[in-house]
Amino acid sequence: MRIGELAERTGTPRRLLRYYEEQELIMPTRCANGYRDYDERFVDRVVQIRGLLDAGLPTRIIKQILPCLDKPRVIHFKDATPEMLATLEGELDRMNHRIACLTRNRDAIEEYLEVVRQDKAPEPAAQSPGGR
Amino acid sequence: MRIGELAERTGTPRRLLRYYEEQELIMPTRCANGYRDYDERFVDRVVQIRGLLDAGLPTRIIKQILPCLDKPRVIHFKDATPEMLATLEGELDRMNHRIACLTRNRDAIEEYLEVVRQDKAPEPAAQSPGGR
DNA sequence: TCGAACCATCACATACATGTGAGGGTCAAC
DNA sequence: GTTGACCCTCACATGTATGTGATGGTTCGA
Repeated sequence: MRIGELAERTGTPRRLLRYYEEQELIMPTRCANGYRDYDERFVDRVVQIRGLLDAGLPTRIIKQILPCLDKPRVIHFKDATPEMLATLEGELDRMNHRIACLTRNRDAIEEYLEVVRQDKAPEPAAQSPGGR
Repeated sequence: MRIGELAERTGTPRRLLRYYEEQELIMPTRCANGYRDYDERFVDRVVQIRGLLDAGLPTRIIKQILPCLDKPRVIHFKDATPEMLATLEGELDRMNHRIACLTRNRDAIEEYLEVVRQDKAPEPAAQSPGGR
C-alpha cells in the first residue's frame, strides 16, 4: 500500500510516516516510480510506534527495541551485544517505573471520579461539604 | 527548604523547579528576601511530576490532575465542572492505553531477554540457529 | 490533454521540556 | 568588609516530535 492508505489506516500524518522512516523505525520498499510501498505488517508496527512515543519513549530507543519484538526472532540473536542487552534492561526498568507511576495516578484519578460522581448523582439528602 | 535542597533531594535541576512553577504545577511561598520556600510535601510532588512527564503527560494535563489527587480532596469538589470531568475521563483513557502499550512491550522485551540469555548461558550443547 | 489526486523532497516553523549563562542580590563565615 | 555559596530574573539555545507549505513528478479518468 502507499503512504496515503497507511496514513489513513493508522491515523498518522504522512509527514510522520516519513519522519519515522528517517529515524529508521520503518523501512518501506520503493516502487519503480519512487513511491513508498508499505507491507501490511506496517499497520500494526506504526500503531505500536505511536503508542510507545505517546508513552514517552524516544525514537532512538524505539528503534532499538522494535527488532527484538518481531516474532521469528532467531534472526536478531546475533545483534544481541552485551551493551545492547544492558540498554534493554535499562529500558525495561524505566518502563516498569512508568507503568507504576501511570497506574498509581490512574487509580487515583479513577477514585477521585468515583467520589465526585457519588457526590453529584444521588438524591439530594444530607451530604458532606462541597455538595451541590 | 530552599530550591537547592529540593533540587538535590529530587534530583531535579533548579531550572526545572522554576519551570514547573511557571507552569503552575507547584507554588512555593516566598521568604522575605524573595527566595522560594518549599514545604516538605513538595519533595513527593516533584517526584510525581517528573514521573508523569516521563510517562508522556504534558504539564498542562498534569496541572489539571494534580489537585484531584491531594488526599483531603473535599476542597476540590467545587472545581469539578463537567468539562473538567470530561477531560479527566479522557486522560484516564489515554493513561490506560499507555499502560497497556507499555505493559505489552515490556513483557515482550522481558521474554526476549529471557530467550537470549537462555541461548547464551547454558552449557554449549545442541542449539537452534543463532547460537554462539 | 487537462485536471485532480496522489506521490516525492526540502525547508522552515512550532511546542515543549530542558540546558546554559549573564548580571545581580542575600547572607553567613572568616 | 570581603568572599563564597547561595538565591533571583531574564534571555537565548537545544533536541525531539510535529505542523505547514513550496515546488515538482506520476497516474488516471473526464
